[in-house]
Amino acid sequence: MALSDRSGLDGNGDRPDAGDARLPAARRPTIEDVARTAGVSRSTVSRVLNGGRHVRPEAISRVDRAVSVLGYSVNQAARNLASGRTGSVAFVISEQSEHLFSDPNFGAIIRVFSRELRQRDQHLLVTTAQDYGEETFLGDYLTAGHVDGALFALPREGERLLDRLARGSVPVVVLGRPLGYEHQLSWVAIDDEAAAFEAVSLLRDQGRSRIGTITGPLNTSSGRHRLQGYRRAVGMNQPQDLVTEGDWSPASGRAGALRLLAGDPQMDGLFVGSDLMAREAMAALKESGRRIPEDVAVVGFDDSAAAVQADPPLTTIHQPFDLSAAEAVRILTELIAVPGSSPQHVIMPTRLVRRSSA
Amino acid sequence: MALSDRSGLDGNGDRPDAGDARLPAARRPTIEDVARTAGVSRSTVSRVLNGGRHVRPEAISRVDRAVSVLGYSVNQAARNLASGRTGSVAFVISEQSEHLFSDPNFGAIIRVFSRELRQRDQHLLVTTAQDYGEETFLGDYLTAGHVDGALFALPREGERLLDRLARGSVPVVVLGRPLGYEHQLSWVAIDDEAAAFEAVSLLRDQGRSRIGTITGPLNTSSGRHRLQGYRRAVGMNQPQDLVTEGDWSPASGRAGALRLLAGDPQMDGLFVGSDLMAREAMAALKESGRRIPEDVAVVGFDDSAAAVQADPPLTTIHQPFDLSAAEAVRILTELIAVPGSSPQHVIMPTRLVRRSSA
DNA sequence: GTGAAAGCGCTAACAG
DNA sequence: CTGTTAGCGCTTTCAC
Repeated sequence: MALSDRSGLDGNGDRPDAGDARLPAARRPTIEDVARTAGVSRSTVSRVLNGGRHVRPEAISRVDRAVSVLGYSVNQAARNLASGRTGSVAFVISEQSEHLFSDPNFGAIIRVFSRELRQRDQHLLVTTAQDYGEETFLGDYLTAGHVDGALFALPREGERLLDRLARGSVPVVVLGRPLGYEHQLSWVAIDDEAAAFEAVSLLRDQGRSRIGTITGPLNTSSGRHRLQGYRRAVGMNQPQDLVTEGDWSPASGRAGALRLLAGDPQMDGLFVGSDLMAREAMAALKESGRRIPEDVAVVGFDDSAAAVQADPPLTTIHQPFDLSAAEAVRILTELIAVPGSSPQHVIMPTRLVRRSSA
Repeated sequence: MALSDRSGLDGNGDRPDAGDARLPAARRPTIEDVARTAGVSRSTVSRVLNGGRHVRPEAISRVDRAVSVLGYSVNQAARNLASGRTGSVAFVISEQSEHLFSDPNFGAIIRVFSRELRQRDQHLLVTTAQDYGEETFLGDYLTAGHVDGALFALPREGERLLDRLARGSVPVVVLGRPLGYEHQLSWVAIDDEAAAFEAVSLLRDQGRSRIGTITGPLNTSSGRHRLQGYRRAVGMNQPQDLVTEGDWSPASGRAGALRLLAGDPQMDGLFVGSDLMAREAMAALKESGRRIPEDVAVVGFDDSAAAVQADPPLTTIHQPFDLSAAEAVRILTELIAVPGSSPQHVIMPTRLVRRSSA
């Protein structure tokens, strides 16, 4: 129904050509209208609309003028139909990546995706699957040619949809390292292992000798690789194993700190897999009578807003989520443009940000 | 790689039908293919695809079979072009509503929008505007017929985009009360004033006589109306004004509590505009030596995850964000279907959830 | 109930 | 550099 009532009043919607005096009331101008008022052909208008290559400057400006006079705006559907592209990219949120909704970085990611895509005249379609059935449906949808490509963020191991996409034919770029699909898919990530190593080394350099860690979920590359970096940095000479797994949630940070403290009351250093967990871990530490950084020095990860607000302000690893997201879009655009291209992998730089907690 | 290599190896992926020997390699099956293999006309297939009205049952099943055999899936662009609808709805995030990205309810909202829309065969297009220029651009975009309708969440007063949409012709539904546009736009909200009244009444009924409040931003309807409910409940006989404005952020909850305490060390009750602020406010209260609820009873708002995790667990007002979002989509669908329809306003129910903080 | 036919508005060869 | 000419795949009258 929507647009159909345009032709309601005077019984007409289209009036193919010129000559005609009174034009139908409210009809969205078409490329034809622009062509007519600019005095050129449809093709020329189309060329201008698509970059203006191979068009005389004067023609370009005439078209531009006509466009603004008429308030013309391209009809996506028509363009898509004719060009064979859909003009949109899916942001895939699978059943298993539902945790994204509570991830503090989600906002930043979606914001950057949206912005970058618009600059390339692409739309961001958010697709969610809330159970297995929907996930199958979503898989069909994505591979059925409804979108030009897909963006996947912060996957966990064994992501079913990823498996499907890896085999499929839709260009996909993953933000974060897709465990198990590193070779088949494109991704942009950071060197978690090295960053964690740097963080823990700071603690060691300060003379801390009983350094614990609260990891992220070990079914994510971030969780796993940061733990590896920690292990490499503490080496073999720790009195005991001071590792406990968290799930990114603040609550798990608190619980983890308590567990670690119970295991070794002498713990004097702590590396936490995310700022959010670190903040609660610090709260637990303080409640247990530890001064920070005097008794226990703490380093977080992400350099999120929580790091600055924390008490004391948190020393952490800065991670360029916005740049990474932009890079992911850049790669996806390339994959879409050049069908044959092979997967691209990009490692973004991180850096240690010193504040007062260590 | 993408779509092109389907024709790579043996040159085929789908095999539209019998009869014809070698068909063009990899081509998405069209409605025409379905018609041929089902032995009916395109029109009939189209009818089946769109609900199957006025089609003989047998024809329906033949078409269905052909569809699944061929793995047919409708080409949105073609459908949109022919039908005049776009098949997508925008989730508008204006420059001024960027706060959404850090709103803990954002995830829930987007998730429900996406799910409900899909059930109606509509897509969720996320549109963001990060500065004034982009906002103008977005306004043009939305009113240019690129989407069938728009969803707006948790607006603040003076939202420029809302102003534009209110005048425009695109169906719009707002989640939350759009201050200043209550009459022109459709919205679904809760009765903030009544809910706040109920919360504060609980405090009064417990004998608290010096009840303070940390409000949400007063340029939002939630902030403002909850304050009104608070005022009505405390009445005229409070010793002094115990009101301070927060901005939904945890930090502002802490700061607010401290300000209130400084103004009246005897404060024995506190109503906070959101759970997140309430949690930090409680932390500040405890650090200032108050026991909760003995010395100060606290009530929050939202019934978010933070309420349960808080220490002590927070008594709060439950707000059905998911149902509201679903309702918003329902209304939007209606507005899209019936162009002329006038704005709809829905108030969703809330309820007080008692835990230990009051 | 069903088919034929006419577009929807645009892009993309292909001539010139 | 520019115009002509075919469609892209689907919905939708309009007859039958």
